[in-house]
Amino acid sequence: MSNSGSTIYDIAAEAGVSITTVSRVLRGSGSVSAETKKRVEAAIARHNYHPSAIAQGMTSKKTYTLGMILPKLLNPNYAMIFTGANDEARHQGHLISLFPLRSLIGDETEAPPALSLANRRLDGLIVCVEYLPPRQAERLQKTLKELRQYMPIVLIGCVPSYFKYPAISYPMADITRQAVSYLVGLGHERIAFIGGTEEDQDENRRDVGYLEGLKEAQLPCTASYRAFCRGTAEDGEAALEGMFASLLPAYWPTAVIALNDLVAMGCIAAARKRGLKLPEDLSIIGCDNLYCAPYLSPALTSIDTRQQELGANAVKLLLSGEEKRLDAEWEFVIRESCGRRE
Amino acid sequence: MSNSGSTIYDIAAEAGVSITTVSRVLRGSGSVSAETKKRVEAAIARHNYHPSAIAQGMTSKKTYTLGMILPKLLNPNYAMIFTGANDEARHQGHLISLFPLRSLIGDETEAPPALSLANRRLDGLIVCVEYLPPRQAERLQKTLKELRQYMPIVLIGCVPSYFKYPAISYPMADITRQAVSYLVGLGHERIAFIGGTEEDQDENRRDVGYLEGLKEAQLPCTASYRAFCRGTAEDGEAALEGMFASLLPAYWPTAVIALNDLVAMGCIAAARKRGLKLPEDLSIIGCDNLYCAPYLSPALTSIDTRQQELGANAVKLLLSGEEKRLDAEWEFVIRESCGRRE
DNA sequence: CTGAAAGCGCTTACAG
DNA sequence: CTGAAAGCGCTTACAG
Repeated sequence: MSNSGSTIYDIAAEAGVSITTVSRVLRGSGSVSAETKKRVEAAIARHNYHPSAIAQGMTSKKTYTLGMILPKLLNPNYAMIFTGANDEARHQGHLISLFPLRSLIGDETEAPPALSLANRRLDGLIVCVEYLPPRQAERLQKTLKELRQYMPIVLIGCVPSYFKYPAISYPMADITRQAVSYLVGLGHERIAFIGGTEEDQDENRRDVGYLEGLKEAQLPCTASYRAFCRGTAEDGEAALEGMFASLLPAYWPTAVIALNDLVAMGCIAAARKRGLKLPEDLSIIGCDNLYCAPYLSPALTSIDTRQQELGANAVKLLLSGEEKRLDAEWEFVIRESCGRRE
Repeated sequence: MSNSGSTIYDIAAEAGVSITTVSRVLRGSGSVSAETKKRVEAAIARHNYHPSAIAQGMTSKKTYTLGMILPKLLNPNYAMIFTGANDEARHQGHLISLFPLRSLIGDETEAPPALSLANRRLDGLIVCVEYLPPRQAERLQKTLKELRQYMPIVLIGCVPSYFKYPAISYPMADITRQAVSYLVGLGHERIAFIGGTEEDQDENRRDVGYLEGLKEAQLPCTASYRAFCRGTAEDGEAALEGMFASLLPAYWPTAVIALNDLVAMGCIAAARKRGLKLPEDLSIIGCDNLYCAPYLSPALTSIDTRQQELGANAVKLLLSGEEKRLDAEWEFVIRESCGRRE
């Protein structure tokens, strides 16, 4: 039989009961006599009937769908966040839909209604925040404030403290400060830094931690050891090569702290092209601990940011309704890309 | 004002018109006098009203949501497929929801209704097919047949020819045959193969192409040069180490064709641990051309499977309604991991 | 235990 | 150009 378009009416008719009764056996709520229940179930099976989650949502005001906003999925880290979140969401009975950042800070009127965050009646929203220039941060604040009337929101990533939302945030400044300190302990004095952006207002930035680390070690802070990029391997290669090109070899950095593993990979390539030996001539620290980090040569020392866990925890926090702000877990993973310096 | 729960009734009341009229200006259909239109738009703006895509879908029978089934998103390739598909879908006004493979071949009754494929009233479904053991393939066939009554379906990946659906499929047998032939041209005679599974019934399998390639070159086919794994780097390392352990060094393969780049990375690690020089002692070919392939040492020769493009094309095919079967694009990317053998 | 009715927030003929 | 009414497929008080 397996009629495609069966509705609750078809089942009711077939079983000789009201749709109310069908609804009851569907949700196992209310009481139904064993015998009617059997008849209804038989009809459901015969029709291969599947109640429309849409119609159900229409009444229950729930879509069982969570929204998620990621800067870009192309970066494998974000795929990890999404995977972790998606698994946990499914576990708790929800689906996740991805929305682009511009649906939050861009002009949403251009998007068809079916794609608009506000129209989708989401049950919640997870936003991965990265360093944003002040103007964008402002627009984000505004949209978030509007959206929060409709649905719970959780922020993840590097969340500036002026966002007053439940959040799970990496203490990036502190992490970076510790990275500097690790390199200092290895004897390095010319430590370069390739970060994301300097524009954000918040204090919890990599470059802030970098500067702090330098200060702690009473090392001078040279502008030529600092660079910024968008975070791809190509960017990283260009950034480090830029330093090489602008400095006499005697002043080249002996260590570099990279925004992420992608950038670190680019640094490895740049160093190789300059004939440097790794890690003897240059130490490199990445971030994110991509699955390929142990397979690079030298195997990359990195920071495991447990992004899959972050995604899962974001969903848990969102669905729990709690209003707390948490630090994201992370951990240094020492491999072979950092060497001792005499 | 920005009332959160505004409905079309609120707007109608505010503008002093019927909901029909509001609906008309919302969709820009039917004719509305310039003056009423203005009034309605003002009310919409004042209420910050966003029509519910759910309710709209209720009438239009459309959810503007596509389903996608990927074996596992953790493998970065799948993230690429998803990204490509998601972008194209959005471009065409749709969202994509990810479902696990078990919602197709497993017991769906365990899943809450909101997560069931059949209940979600999707506008279409993309299924990424991998080698499946016969029993699973059978169940997949059955579920697909049922689902197809409700929504268009497109299959992607390595789609066995007995699936009669619109599809975009990699000619894996042929690709692998060409890989063998490339290595033979380089002078290799002991070519190993680490594949996914041998269980599938279809002819379009890597191992079939591998055997064909060997035959073409009149090379013997030794069971000890063939291994199978699930596709992670650890698997690859274990598989190749297994060959080393079971063979006298004089019989070690001089080249290996890996299921994918992850497995290839594992092979590099295994070879290094055995003290082999790459590519002098061992040539390696991966598959997928992961973003890190050029940064491995040796830079990995691989097959670019353009997975992002695949995802986008799958959406295009699905939404076009065409019933055709296409070959997926691919391309050899020669780098440094394959050496000439005398 | 069971059913009639109202309602969820829209769209779409059908009249006027 | 505009509106009343029916309908999309469910759920949930409210009666019985």
